[in-house]
Amino acid sequence: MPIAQQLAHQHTVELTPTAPFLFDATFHKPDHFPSADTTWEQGVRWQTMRWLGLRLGLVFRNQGTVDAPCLALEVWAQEPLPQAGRAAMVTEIRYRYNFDLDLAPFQEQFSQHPALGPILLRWRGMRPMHPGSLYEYLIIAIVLQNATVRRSVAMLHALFARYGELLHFDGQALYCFWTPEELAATEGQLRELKIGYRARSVLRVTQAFAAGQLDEHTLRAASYSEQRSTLLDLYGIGPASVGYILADVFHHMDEMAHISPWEQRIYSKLFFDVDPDTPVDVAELIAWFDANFAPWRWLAVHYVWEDLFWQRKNAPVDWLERLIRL
DNA sequence: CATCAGGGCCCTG
DNA sequence: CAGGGCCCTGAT
Repeated sequence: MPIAQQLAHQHTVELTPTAPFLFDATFHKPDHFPSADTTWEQGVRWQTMRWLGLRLGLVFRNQGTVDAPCLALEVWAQEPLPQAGRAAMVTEIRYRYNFDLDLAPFQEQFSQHPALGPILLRWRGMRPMHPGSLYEYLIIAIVLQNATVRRSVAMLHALFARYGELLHFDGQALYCFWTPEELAATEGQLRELKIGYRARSVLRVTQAFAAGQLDEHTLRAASYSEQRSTLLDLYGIGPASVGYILADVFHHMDEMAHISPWEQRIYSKLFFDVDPDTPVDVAELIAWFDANFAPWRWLAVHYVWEDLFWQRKNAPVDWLERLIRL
């Protein structure tokens, strides 16, 4: 069992994302399943982070506005961070949270768009991001596969409880991820966590990282097609998972190579207002996104999608409820 | 109770 | 390149 760690506050850094920056819609995605390494309330996000072998607790506090963004980042840890590591950590966080995304051309292209314009105005400054490492995203992608949300939550929690570590900081108790090197498990041991056939995927992906078969920072600098093929080479990682990763981790805002059946139904209703039970062909959907949203297909759909799920957070959206399996 | 499909992917033919 | 199988679970 993991040992709970009490972290002490180390220091606070000021962060300034590019404007416009919308704190809450960037730091909280109502469509994401709740995972025990993070929590959010308006203006604040708590997040654990595995970095340079350290287990960190991060607290982001909004101290700015959309047009003059400013965040205070509290770093909690057991040991003081070396001074040199601090700057590198800020660089890493800027990357992961997509703080340097230039939204101006996107805003300009779609501000007058009949459907997208008003949504863009409502969520101006929102951006996709992923707070964790590529490895950590892959684990999440694996537990998402072929499961209801409820079950994905249970699987990730079981993994955290067995291989992660519970960190206490700023009044929160959140799990921190394990590293590939730390997960010395057999397929059978993983199966005990009731993750089923995904045990093999978790194991093989973990081994690939531990063996140095791929490296996140190297991959960031690689071409889109190289990133895609490297990810697809991982056992248990297919087109659906890769699509999310290319957008959320590698920030490809025009990603739209794959649409899975459940998304196809929701897109059909959202963009064509047709019965989700007789959805628009995937090829037709992609062609339409091409014609209307390129070269920002992912980002445009992200805005519409998040807008929908924020609505749902406030009040159930009748047609949507049966299309998402909780 | 039994059956089935799921917020995919692998493997086979 | 189409289709069956896979861990489990909740829905029917």
